[in-house]
Amino acid sequence: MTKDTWIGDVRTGEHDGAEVELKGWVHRSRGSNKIRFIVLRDSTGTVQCVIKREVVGDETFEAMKGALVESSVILTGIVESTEREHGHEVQVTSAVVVGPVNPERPFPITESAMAEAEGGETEFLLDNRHLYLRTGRMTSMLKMRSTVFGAIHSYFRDRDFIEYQAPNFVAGAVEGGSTLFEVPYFGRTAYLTQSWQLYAEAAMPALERLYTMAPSFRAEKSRTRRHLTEFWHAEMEMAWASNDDIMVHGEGVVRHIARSLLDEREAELIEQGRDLNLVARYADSPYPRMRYDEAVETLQGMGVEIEWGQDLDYSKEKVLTADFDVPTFLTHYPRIAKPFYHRPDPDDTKYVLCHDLLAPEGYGEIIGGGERTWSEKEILERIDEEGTPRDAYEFYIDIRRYGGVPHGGFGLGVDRVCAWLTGAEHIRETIAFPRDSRRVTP
RNA sequence: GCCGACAUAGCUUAGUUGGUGGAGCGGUGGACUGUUAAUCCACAGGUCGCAGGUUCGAGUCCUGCUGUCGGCGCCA
Repeated sequence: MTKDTWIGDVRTGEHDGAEVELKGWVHRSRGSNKIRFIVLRDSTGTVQCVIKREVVGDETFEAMKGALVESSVILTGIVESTEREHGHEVQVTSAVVVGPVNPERPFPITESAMAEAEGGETEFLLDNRHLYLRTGRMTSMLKMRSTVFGAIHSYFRDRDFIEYQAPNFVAGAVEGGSTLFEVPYFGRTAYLTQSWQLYAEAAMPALERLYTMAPSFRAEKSRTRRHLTEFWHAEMEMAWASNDDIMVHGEGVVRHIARSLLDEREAELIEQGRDLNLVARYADSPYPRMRYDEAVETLQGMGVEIEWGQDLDYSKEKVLTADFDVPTFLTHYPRIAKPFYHRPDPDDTKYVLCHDLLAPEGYGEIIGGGERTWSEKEILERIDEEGTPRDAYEFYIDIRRYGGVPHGGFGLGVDRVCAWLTGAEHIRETIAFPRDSRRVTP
């Protein structure tokens, strides 16, 4: 039961004049008593198939008439090049319904359900996500997502990074601690990981250049177009590297993703209404860097109320990035605004050697990273300064006790990058089954 | 944790100062030999989210609850 003819190839004219067997799903169906038009869909596209009663006979004709939207069918026929709007049609000679659709429960995702949902994110469509996946909008989004994942793997593998996996059950926090999901663990409490970073640092002296793509979990009740509770995190860690060295790869991987989308998914980008010139600009332009102090001054100059030492929340990021036309790195945040693992700048220890990459068009932070506090003396200082108990981080401190070296890394929000580059209205559009604080189904 | 909206048929929705809920899509039956969201005729389909209250009378007004959506903080 294999399949060897794809609708995408029919559409390019590859099978013109030949007999083909097409396996797929009824996308639309219309017609009269003598002729029926079935727009057939498979994973590669749609094509109109013409079924005539006088050709296929009464029994097949009636069966096809009863094949409702999303019935699975096998159609055999001759591919014909035509002047009509589809370019290529299939003149059907025989047809069979494989999986019928019960008229008492017709396919619920109708034109009207799609029409009003610009971003495709109505409650109804979210409840019926398992069926919504097969619509054109989700299909092309999932293909672009696949390209993004592939691009991240190829970027790092082409540069001799080793893919390395960390556990998803963990004992402690990376960031803060308030956003951990608790999981019962044989009478104890475990947590779902928020980041691969601490485990990556443990492997850094072994592998030196490593990366991963894995889910991270954050129990934030965030209700925004940028947040999921389960999101895909692309992270890298690199030995013998400074903040600047890390940023080079952050810029590199993001530009490589944008370029890959243009090369592999131009049709899908256009289908989603994305301006290709914008994506090309993100692929081709260097990303500027701005120190935190400069960002604060800029904001103060714009009349925004902000004091030195405050972290930049989204309302401020949004004002700041409104005029940016390419992603921009913000570097050198005040030490008091960042967690202990960020290394203080030896030139001025009020700051830490870190960076955030802010995407334009209001998509917010897509990368957070920097140089790690790497000597035993400094890490103990910073842990104490935060008032964090040392014993929770013994293994992390150990890494510094045995041949610590300068190193760093970053984490990239893959779903956020998908949303931004495809121009999605909401991060939920970029993942098959989105998880947020109010939704774990379907 | 905080702020703001919304809930009517499978879907998208109309519903006026409170007076027995309409339409389009989808479904079913019929007509039609080239349709493009096909068209035309007919039919079926509703505990107006739930629970109270006001009223002669509530989809409509009030209270509570539930669910959903949008946003803030936090972050990728």
